[in-house]
Amino acid sequence: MPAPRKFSREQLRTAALSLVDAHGLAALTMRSLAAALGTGAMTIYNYVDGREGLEGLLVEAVLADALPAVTEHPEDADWRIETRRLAEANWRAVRAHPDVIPLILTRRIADPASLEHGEALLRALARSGRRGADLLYAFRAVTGFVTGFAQAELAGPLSIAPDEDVRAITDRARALPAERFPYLIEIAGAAAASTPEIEFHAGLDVLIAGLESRPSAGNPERSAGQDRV
Amino acid sequence: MPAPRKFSREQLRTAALSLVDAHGLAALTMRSLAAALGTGAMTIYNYVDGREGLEGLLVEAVLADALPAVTEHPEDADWRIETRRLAEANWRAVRAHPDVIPLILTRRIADPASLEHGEALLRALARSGRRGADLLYAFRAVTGFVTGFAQAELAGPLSIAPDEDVRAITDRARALPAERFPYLIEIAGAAAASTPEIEFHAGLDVLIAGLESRPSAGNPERSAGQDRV
DNA sequence: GTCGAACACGTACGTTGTACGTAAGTCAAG
DNA sequence: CTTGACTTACGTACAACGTACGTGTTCGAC
Repeated sequence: MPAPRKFSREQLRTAALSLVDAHGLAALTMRSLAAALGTGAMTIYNYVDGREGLEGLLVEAVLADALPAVTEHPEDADWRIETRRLAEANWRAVRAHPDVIPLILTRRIADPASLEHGEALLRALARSGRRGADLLYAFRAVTGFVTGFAQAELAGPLSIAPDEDVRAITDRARALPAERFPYLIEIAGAAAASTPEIEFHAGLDVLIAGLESRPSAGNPERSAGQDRV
Repeated sequence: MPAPRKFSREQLRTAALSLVDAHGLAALTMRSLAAALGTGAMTIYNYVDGREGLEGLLVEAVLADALPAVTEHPEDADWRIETRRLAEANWRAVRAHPDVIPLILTRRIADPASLEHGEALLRALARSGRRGADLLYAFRAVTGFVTGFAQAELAGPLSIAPDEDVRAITDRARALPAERFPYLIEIAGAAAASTPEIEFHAGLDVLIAGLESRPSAGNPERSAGQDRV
């Protein structure tokens, strides 16, 4: 009995995402999205629950790529490798659409893809011998680091705006009083010579080393006992 | 030759902050803030560079409390203790005004208080024997975890809305298909029985353990060699 | 053909940030 | 005390936003 729909939610999603990727988050309005689809503004409301719902759709679209490609037997891999794989896939997916990051950071997320990703991460962490509260702590530490790192790249003290150059980091550092902020200036130099990929990898190294050194606050590690790298 | 100002930036700051704390971020508009101050909307523009500047003022106000109280000789303390002290002070300050967190997460921060906090954290981390790139990685790991944890409490999968109860966590978990998300359900139970303070502390434990186990990727630790707790 | 439900979408309203203009206030100079 | 230059206060007005509401259209079912 229904009239056929002119669009699908998929179409809305991709149209909205490409609009944001091309011209920033501010360029996404009900009217602009409708114009991009060649229709009237109020039509959007037939597919999405207002502006809130539209932004939720965007977040889902970005996070849908957070799960790494399934390999043959991912469950057999070392939990450190699997943890790193999941964390990096999540980070990469978020980073692919920088203009959506503010939404990802502020909106409550409970879409299937994110739940799937969380469960996969927990499966990996559980194989380090953790259960219950210890598993929770490990989960919080890893996910906290991933989102926090993405946030830092977007708006942290050493971040660079989309229209800026890498040189902006050292330029800003040079503007600081050298006698008050010697270390900030030092790591600004290191940041300019580094890349986000290296820093993310190194940060994960620290985190995983911490997880290795305290397998479960009492329970010995049970999985294949390859020692610290 | 100027006319005397009716207000100070401090007054704006506190008025805006109390408005947001009381009625949420959406309640802060140019008109509502002006009404709270007993003046016209356009007067605000004499103190602040538009809406953007007003939000920056809010962020500064919250982050101004991020530096822990100065003790007599904080520089003598163990770097682990000092790192934890700074991370917790930052987290506490952010958590004190939950409605401002979305702004803190999305706005680029470069105010003096934050720089001071960053430099203090770097001073602490440097005493673990790190320099240059390794110091940067450690800095990124700690700050990333702190902001990421704050974000997770605001909008993460296990977070609770301001009007919700602790029971909401387990309620949501119970709504999940138990055979697909066993671990998520498990840590939801642990989260309901835990507190953010405990989880933050435990996460920092993991991170600091990781920092201990890899002092500097080559350089031995130089400070007072109290071993792992 | 007729009916009813789902959809498309134009119109209109309240709210927002803010450009602009004007009036009022203050100090330095005469 | 008067004048002039300049800063501040703030009312008005406008563009842009999200969206409630109403109307017209299009389809499947009978």
